[in-house]
Amino acid sequence: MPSVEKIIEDEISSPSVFKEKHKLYPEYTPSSLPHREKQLKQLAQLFKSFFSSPGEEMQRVMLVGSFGTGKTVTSKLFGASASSLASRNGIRLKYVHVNCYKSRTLPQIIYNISLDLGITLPQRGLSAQELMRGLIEELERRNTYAIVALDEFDYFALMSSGLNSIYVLVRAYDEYVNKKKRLHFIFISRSISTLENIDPSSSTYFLKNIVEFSPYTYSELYDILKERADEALYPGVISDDELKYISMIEGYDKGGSGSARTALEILVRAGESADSEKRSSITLDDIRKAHVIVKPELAMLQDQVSALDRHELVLYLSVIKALKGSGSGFVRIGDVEKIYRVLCEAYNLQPRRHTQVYTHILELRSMGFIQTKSSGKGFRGKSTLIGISAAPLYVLESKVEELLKRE
DNA sequence: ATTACAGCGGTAAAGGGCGG
DNA sequence: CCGCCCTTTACCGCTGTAAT
Repeated sequence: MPSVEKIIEDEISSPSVFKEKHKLYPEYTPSSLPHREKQLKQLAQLFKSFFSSPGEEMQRVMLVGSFGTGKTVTSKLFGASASSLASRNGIRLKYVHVNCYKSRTLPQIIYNISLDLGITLPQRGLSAQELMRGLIEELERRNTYAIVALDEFDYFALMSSGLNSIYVLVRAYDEYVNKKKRLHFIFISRSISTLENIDPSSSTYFLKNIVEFSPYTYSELYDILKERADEALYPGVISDDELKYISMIEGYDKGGSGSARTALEILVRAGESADSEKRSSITLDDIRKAHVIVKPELAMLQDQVSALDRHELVLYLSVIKALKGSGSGFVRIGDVEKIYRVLCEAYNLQPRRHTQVYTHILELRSMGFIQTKSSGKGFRGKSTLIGISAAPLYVLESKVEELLKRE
């Protein structure tokens, strides 16, 4: 029986197929972006007037495309290049990326923008308009411009008062008519239809400058995977045929989701599978195994789940457990709350009371984690029934528990 | 110090729909 | 049609910050 230390040591020092694993993670921003030249060009064109006459007008651009089509990464890369280009021209331009899942209210968003810009605004006590005024004046004082990307924008727009709030952002300069327009916006959204549904009249306001991101095809995915695999894996770990196989699985023209995110995750899991069996290369079986685990819907949830705080995670876990226990497709909100109380104890949390539980449930719903419907016959009184359609419960459960353990 | 005001979370009353 | 029971919401108190 080897010592614990020995076991851990062996595991850590065992060889890996990964040279730089992090380069396969969704949050990694690669230096080049295959098959997104058109979108970058469009973005550049829309911001052209900024470079010729900064501050003259406020730019508003909307990036639209389904999950894993490179919206976020394109935006970040554009922002980075734009600001370095600007600084070469003697303009101070900063790029700020805000995730609307994490910053759910307007004041939070403004606060986070200013935080990223190195501006300290109070978190409390000030209204959104006042925060906005503070931000604008500070930009003015520093002679700085900013491109603000609002990621997962459809979620923000869906929230009650979301659309009204947007005007606070976008019309902020109405009261500074002769000041330079220092704030510019990139809205990132999964689809335009959600925005159109909310408020058709004001949607035209956002839908003027649209850059579309189409799902990746088989050959496009191959190019992306090839490039990333070269950076992240040791040479010879994976063959072209195997990369093509993954591309085939996910390629939009081959009936896949067209998501680079999912394709990359399959690559990561396949690599992990090879590692765990101490093989120095990835086999087709590794990929098949990985494919079973990595479902597009799950990969989509992955980054959203990480935006949840502990209480929301525990509550989500409660929903999962309640559903597992009931065996039926739906459970009542009250049952979920009971389980939530128990789970809080297990995770050493002071349980939130009913109001908070309720609002968190609403939030989980608007983020798409759960679905709700009103109870019909067979229930006494009115009750909200909660269901999860995203993925198999046991997979979700292990994923959420893993996240909770990470503290 | 005092006022004013926003977020957060809780309490309790109001609302809503079905069984009896 | 009543009463029940869970959901939903109105409102309150507490805390933290800026302006006065």
